[in-house]
Amino acid sequence: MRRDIFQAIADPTRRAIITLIALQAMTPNALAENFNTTRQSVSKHLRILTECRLVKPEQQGREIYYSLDFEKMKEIDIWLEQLRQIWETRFNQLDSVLANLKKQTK
Amino acid sequence: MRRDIFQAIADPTRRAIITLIALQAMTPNALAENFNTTRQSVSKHLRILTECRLVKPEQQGREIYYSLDFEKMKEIDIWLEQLRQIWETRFNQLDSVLANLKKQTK
DNA sequence: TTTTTATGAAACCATTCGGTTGCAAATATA
DNA sequence: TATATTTGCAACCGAATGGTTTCATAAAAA
Repeated sequence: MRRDIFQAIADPTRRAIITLIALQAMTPNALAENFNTTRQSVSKHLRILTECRLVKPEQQGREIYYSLDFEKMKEIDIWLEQLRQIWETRFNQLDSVLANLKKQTK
Repeated sequence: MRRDIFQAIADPTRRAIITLIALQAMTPNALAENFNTTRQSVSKHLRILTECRLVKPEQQGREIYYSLDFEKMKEIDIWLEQLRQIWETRFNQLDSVLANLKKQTK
């Protein structure tokens, strides 16, 4: 069972859940009212989001409020930034690759 | 067939392909040599990446070089930025929500 | 106490996904 | 021309995914 942040945000309903609870913590029932799906379906999405630590449950009586852990979202930023650096320095790196090839074929 | 950028980057092999061709355009065969999978499997991943415009094929003789369209990656940035703004202003927005509730219950 | 409400979990189902195998088309090479 | 190479595509398969239905548990309300 792969359970990483990239797989978590692949589903449009889960992205919508993330957007909603970014504004304020919400219960599964309250969330479900915003989508054309059942509470159980939302509950399953919340489980996936919780398992990869994007979301944090907090029990209050018989209700459970789910809130976003925005720090976790930064893992996506990190991957993008890493890629951006490769992209921006690719000509230099290509130069060194070509230089190595030249040396080897001598 | 959902084919958006979020679904595209959900698969770890596709993320690795993106990282490799960020450095330089590559053929399916050359890419496949870097993974423990077949050329056909890489080919299917490339098709998915091409369909959501993350990757651009360029025919050269009988070879096809795939390159990254980094501009497309910025769609992820846009979503993250939008979310960041919601996150950072959530207390203000919560205030206005609560103000509205107060007005309605008067 | 009895009933209602909020929730998670398990079982099931149709669809999608990632991978492999086999084949056909197009280009390069002998 | 005959052969080898590079590639995409279709068919198939097992596993994962998203959704629904049903049930059990715990807390609040009547």
